[in-house]
Amino acid sequence: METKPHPPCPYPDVPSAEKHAHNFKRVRDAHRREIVEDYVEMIAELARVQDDVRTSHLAERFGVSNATVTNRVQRLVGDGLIEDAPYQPLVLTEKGRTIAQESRRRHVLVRDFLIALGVDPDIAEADTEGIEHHVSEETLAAFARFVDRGSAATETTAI
Amino acid sequence: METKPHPPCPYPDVPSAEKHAHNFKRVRDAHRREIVEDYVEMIAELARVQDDVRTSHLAERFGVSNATVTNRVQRLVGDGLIEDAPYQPLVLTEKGRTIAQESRRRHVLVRDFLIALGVDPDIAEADTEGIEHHVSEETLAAFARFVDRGSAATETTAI
DNA sequence: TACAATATTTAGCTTCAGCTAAGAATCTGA
DNA sequence: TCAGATTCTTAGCTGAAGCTAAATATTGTA
Repeated sequence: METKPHPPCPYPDVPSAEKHAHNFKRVRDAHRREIVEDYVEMIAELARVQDDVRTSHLAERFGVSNATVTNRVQRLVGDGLIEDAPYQPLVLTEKGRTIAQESRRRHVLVRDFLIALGVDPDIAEADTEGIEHHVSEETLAAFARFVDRGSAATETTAI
Repeated sequence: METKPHPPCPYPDVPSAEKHAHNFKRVRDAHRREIVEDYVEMIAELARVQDDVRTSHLAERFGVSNATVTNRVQRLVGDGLIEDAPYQPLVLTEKGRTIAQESRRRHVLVRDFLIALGVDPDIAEADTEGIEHHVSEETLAAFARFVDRGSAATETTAI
């Protein structure tokens, strides 16, 4: 865990107030998008491996109550990401599928990057869940470069 | 880092419901800690470069209203992280300083890692704000290894 | 010293994500 | 087929994080 011989104090410059405020606003925005992305991503994910996706399945996967899922799902229906059909399996709209694919892309890339870096696959999967919503396209590109560089040598993949 | 050669589709296995639920709970826990860590980290950070740290300074830095900061600060006073003194500058308690140092350590490590990976320093700083609360110790250690490996060659540092 | 300007806090509102408990719909098997 | 079990939704609550507007403190200066 040693780093370069940096100056006596471990603190470089403080960002300007404007940059700080901008960065924190970005984080708050990401938090607002997070549930939406998690839900459509999970629906798409489960749809790959089972016939029906039900609110109860999401409740189990997210570790929350059925009522909570129903409420969130109703919002997503309102946003036009899930088709409206009470008591029926959850089906993504075209728009929902698009967001799910984009989220999935980020998820897989972040996870594969962490694994390529030497992180245990289970831990990589866990950390990815929190990280994926906060990684810019630029950083994602840097992750991709690193994974590509490594895969010249070894064939990676996991979880 | 080797695992089975998975099928053609870009999707490896789906985690078990238990793992999924556990991971999402971890993310929700991290979100709850996030404001606490951001506040004490910011107070410590500003205290390095200016005489007084005021609620108005935090409001400016976080891009929120003064009233919001006052409310959050009162909670942190209740948690024993900030000394109680209305209308006075904000001062961390011993406990608050400990959390601030730990948060700062993660922040600096994540940021330096992204920079070492080739991400633009401003973007690294922005992404770090969202990422830092979601990185496990294991992943942090992998980041540190990578930075150390690189710093044998180049002298990095930034923002 | 007292008044105006500035800084901080309080009051009261909104939205969001979670919960439990109870009611409504669906499914299943005797 | 219909009764019981299961699943899903509704109703109504809590707590967190944000807001604006109004009240209160502090500070600086005439």
